Amino acid sequence: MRIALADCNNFFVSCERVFDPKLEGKPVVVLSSNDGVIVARSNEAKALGVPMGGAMFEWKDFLRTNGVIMLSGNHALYADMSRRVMATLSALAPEIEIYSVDEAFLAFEDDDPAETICREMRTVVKRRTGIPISIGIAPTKTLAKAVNHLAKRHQEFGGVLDLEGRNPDDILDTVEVGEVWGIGRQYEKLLIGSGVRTARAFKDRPDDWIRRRMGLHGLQVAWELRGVPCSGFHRGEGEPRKSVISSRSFGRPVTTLSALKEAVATHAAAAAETLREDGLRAALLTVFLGFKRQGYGQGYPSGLSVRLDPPTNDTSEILRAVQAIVERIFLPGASYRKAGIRMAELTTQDADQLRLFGPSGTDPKRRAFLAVVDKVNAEWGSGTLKFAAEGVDRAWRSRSASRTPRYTTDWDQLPSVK
DNA sequence: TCTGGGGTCCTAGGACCC
DNA sequence: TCTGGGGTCCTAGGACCC
Repeated sequence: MRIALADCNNFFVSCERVFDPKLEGKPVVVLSSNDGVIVARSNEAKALGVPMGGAMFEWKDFLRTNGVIMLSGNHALYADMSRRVMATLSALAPEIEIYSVDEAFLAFEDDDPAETICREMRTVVKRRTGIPISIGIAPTKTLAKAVNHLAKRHQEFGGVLDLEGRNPDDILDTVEVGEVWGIGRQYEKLLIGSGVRTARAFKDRPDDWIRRRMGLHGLQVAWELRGVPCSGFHRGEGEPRKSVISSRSFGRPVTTLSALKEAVATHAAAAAETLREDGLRAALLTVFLGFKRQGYGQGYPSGLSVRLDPPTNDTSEILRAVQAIVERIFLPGASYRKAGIRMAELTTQDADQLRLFGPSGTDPKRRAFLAVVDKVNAEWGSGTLKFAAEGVDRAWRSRSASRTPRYTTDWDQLPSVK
């Protein structure tokens, strides 16, 4: 089997460009929520030296002086564009594993004309969705990732690079060790400190040397670079999810219990909706609050978990649990900068256990009620129906100063053709 | 003064059991 | 003063990914 990695180029920026061609050829960045950090850059912005993850309070002036266009993240748009890209890839590839919003692994048999198919895919995806992609082909996922980087970086490959027929060592000599999939900042530092600078030097280290410093995971990365598959191919969407998180930092510091409760309730409602969408219930709920970086409250416990028995996805039940937790962990006088909730130990709805005592699962009336809420929100926009606990005024909401319209997911925001 | 949000997996250490 | 060996389960923390 051979693996291809198809990866959208500068995905968020490319999505924006589909609907606003004026952005073409210009330096553009897309920002995180609260317009806090840079999460996507066009090639022109990369060329100016703007880093991924750069903090806006440091970069704003530079971006302005250099005429870089700044956009707040429009994730409804990106999710919809992602669906279109993945649907197109699925139609053309024999097997697909969707890995992230902008990447998919494709599996080919050894005698498939992989490179030809991939070049065709690249053309069709661009034509149907407007999104440019690059593809790397190799015997393992980690190698496909590395080859994909090179396909993206070097024009002459035309966006598709197949490792077959090339000497892997020559390729891996040109890949810095920190660029390897699975080697992050900490391990990069450790490896460079030991004189290991390239992907090739890393994979040529003895197994026990790697194992001792980087555990099982590091060993797997090395083996994959040597061409031995260790990560498996998961058809479709991959593994079922194990947790749902909803969290956000506040637009301004929050100091009151009531605002905190509203914010956490909003996350609870969002997380519960995701659970229902995926047909899941949660048995473990964690609420966490974040203090300002420095200041009163450091070291004070800011999170607390409770079990939900029986497991549930009912917003009202979750809200009750959540409100009690917030009251318990609230520290009067502290300044909070973020809040969130995590639902874990997920089970599928139909795996509901019959219980000896007490109610088993959500009763049919509640279920019907929640289905109506979800349906209305799906049709009329999320937030059309809200629970009272989520609040009305919501001064704590995060900032998103320059979000582009939801061109493809909201009837009122469709692009108009003049 | 200001630094995202949503995920996964592994490891180490403590509590507990026989 | 000496102080086993083999398990399991849980949690916290750290590492990684996009």
